[in-house]
Amino acid sequence: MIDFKEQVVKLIEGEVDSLTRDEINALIEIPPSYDMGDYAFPVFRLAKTFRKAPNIIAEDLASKFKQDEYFEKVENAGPYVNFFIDKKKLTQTVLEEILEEKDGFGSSTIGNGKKVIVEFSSPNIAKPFHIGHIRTTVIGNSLYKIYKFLGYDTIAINHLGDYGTQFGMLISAFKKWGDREVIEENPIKELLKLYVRFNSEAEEDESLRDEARYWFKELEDGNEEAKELWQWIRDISLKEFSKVYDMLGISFDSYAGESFYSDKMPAVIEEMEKKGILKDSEGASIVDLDQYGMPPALIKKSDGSTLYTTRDITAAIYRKNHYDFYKNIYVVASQQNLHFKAWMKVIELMGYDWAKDCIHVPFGMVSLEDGTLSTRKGRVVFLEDVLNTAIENTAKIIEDRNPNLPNKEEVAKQVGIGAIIFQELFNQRIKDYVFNWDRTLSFEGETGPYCQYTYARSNSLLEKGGFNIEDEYSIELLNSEDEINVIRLLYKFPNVVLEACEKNEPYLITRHIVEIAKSFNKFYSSTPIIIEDEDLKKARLKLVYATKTVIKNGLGLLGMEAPKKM
RNA sequence: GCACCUAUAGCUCAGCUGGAUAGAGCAACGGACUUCUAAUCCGUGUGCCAGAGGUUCGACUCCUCUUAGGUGCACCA
Repeated sequence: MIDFKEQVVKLIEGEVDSLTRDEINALIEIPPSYDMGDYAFPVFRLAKTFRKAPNIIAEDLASKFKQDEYFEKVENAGPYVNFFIDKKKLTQTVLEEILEEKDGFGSSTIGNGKKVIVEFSSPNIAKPFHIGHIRTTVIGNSLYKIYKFLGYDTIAINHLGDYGTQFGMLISAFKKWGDREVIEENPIKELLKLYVRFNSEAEEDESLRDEARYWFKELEDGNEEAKELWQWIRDISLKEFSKVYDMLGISFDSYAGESFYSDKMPAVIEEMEKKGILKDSEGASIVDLDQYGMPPALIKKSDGSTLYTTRDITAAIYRKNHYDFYKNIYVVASQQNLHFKAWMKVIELMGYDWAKDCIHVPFGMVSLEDGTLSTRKGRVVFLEDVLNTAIENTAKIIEDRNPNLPNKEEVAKQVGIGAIIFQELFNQRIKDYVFNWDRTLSFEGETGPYCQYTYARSNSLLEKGGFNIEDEYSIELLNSEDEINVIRLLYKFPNVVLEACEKNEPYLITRHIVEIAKSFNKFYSSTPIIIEDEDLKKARLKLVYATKTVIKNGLGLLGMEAPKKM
């Protein structure tokens, strides 16, 4: 595709010696509205070197670019030189590219040969998968897809919370009150009951905590009974989680969770000792991070057992050795900012320069209207319930508006779940939000269903209009404002994907798809497409095809499906 | 107490790494389906951009301070 911005840089570069190519590139901006041009170059920076008023400089500069093959118009508006892209060239380059690349439009090879690990979701075994887990799960999955789309060799890791003292509690509780059959029937719920009961009884009876610690130690030391129980709990929990993952269409390349690293930690601790960064403090082993303004990283407890810091460090080292990653990404809540900062510092202190390739991608908190989520206090919304409610809600809407739709259940799933995913990826990651059923189930305006609806509409047009991708078309027939506005947005899509990747921010893609859908719907309502005039019809259908292709690609990067009819 | 994050329209949020009149959706009101899917489209308003300084030709954007809210600060994860 033609890089028009690059052409602007070239033109200016030819006339201005005082700025480097990169400086020019950085100065170029996009005017507030299309009727001011597609690109603008503000000349303020040149005022001193040219010793002229900005307006004059802009005027002089603009006059030199009057004739250009890429821009139909270059003119100054005060201190700005505004560039208007040649619409025919734009249309041609965009449509050609999309028609050729199809579902690969926006993809790239920049990541070829580079491995990127995305760790996300990582629920705790034996605990419910609730609305609080949706963020890491959906954001992580989207990042995974984005990196993959850009050519990276991408690995999705579900770092299951399948180890730690809590397992001591579970084993202990199961041995006291557990019943395998009851648990098998409703694993998470029953295991949670045990966990809650154990915790409340432990408030009365301190010795229970010792018992839990004892069982965790047994587990770590390889006690057969403990291991068997642990394995069983892990299996049935994972089976439950898989239900949600299946609904969301998410899969992982690895489920190596905390337990996976348990036997790999001693060597890492030894390595730290050898490198002399480990210190004794109150019977525990720490890495002092005082000079970096951080509390110490606790590596080993005074009873000799390990902590999650130790596990994360061990996991990172393992991953470097095993995968030789280019980037190692952690999609984990912002509450853990300090934890990640600390253990990554430890990696650096161990002399690993790849510490900089470990990236924590934080996100804000989800809370409920009556406070923070709390499984034990019953303040919890199960993710499965949210998804199912969204599906039911969608089914009702379909029944109401399009009762003859074939495949109703399937579409209700795609749209209902899509709505949840879309909403999750609509804003910057860092924002906190309060979960609210009404908002979650609202399907009007800038929502997932809106984009999917637009996609379905365009498919229906292609079908009814007898679209054939081989048909010739005349690009100059696509010249209305509404048509060009759609094309401008399609043109930007690949850059949006790149930016979303650089910033690890899927919402940039979400927003861009909405923009495309909006401008397409405007075009749709203003312009008849299936018409007598065959040439015009063919040209417009090409645009429809291009749009639906880009929407589909975009939704795919968010982890959403796009039904052909809805 | 210290550190980090957030603050933009009634609500939920964008704002292209400092530029031209601060924008969307929702909500409210009014219009558009004998015509390609009305989950759509078109109109109508609203802002001391939390506050005060500073840097700059230019600040919602960068710096400092203040205020409000959130989060985190070693044997849980």
